[in-house]
Amino acid sequence: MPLPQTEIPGRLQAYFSERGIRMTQQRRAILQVMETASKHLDAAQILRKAKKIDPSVDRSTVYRTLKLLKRNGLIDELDLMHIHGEGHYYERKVNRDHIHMACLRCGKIMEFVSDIFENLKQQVEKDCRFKIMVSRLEIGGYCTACRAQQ
Amino acid sequence: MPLPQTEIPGRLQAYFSERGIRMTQQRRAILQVMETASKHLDAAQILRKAKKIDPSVDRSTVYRTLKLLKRNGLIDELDLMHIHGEGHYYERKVNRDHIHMACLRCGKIMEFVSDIFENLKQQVEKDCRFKIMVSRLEIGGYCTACRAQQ
DNA sequence: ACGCTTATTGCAATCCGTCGCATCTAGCAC
DNA sequence: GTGCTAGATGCGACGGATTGCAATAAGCGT
Repeated sequence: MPLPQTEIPGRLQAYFSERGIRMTQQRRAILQVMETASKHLDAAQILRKAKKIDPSVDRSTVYRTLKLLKRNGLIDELDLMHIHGEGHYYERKVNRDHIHMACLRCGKIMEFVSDIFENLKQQVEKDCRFKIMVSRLEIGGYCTACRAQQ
Repeated sequence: MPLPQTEIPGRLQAYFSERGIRMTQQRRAILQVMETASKHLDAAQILRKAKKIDPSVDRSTVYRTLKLLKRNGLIDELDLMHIHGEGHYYERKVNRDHIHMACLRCGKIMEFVSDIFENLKQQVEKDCRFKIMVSRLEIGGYCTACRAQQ
């Protein structure tokens, strides 16, 4: 029983079919959630939102799809230093890697883009002769507001 | 029923008693495991090794102790880019932060220390006015040997 | 449009990590 | 050494994430 086909960017369709990955209704629903998410969803939130689009989506399909997307570099997985428990968070991969900073006191998440980070990765690739596919820098500490109140 | 008291470094004894953290038999067993581990144990391995020293050690005590040690900056928690599944790994904290690189093909874990990493952290502290307490840079990619064989 | 093949799914069982609570014990005072 | 008390433990129960397997459906050839 076909559901209304939700709009998925052509680049993803192409990426999938090139390597024989099937575009199922469930994946389409999950992808739509990831594409339209403002930020940092955890698996439970993704499941809930995906079920609204296609109620048949199962928990295990969400986890399997997230793993697939992660393996293919289409999303990033974060744990935000486990400030809010052990869960993991997911966000669409953007062109430039960014650093995540989590305030250990107020829980706020900040992002930061840095040329030095790019330099560091280049150094690793060169000095270790290591081809970087994915990288993640997460920092825990205290934000400006919380430092003042300590 | 007292077990043979295993040797725990004085610095840890001092650190604990200063802040009213009790040195129990179970913690002593777990600490001994961490101190003598060559590297990167996961929770199940720590439990198994600790049980050999003190069979009464329970799973939840291991998790609680790891959390305690992490909170106090005595160990680092890694996920090594989830190459071997979702589990977490633990290692004794050493003075200088190091980068972990995980080969996505052979699974080998490499470490790297870099001044640029230190510079990057300084930049974050300055530009974001953020006090860093803990940081973790993990990289997934392909090591020299595996690059050659692709 | 129809069938075929195999990737993908849903379900149930399982595993891993956490939590509440009653019990125990480390560390201190005497 | 003995007793006291709060911190720590073990146990059982729970929720989140994973996995094996039979059933389903995507995508291709015709």
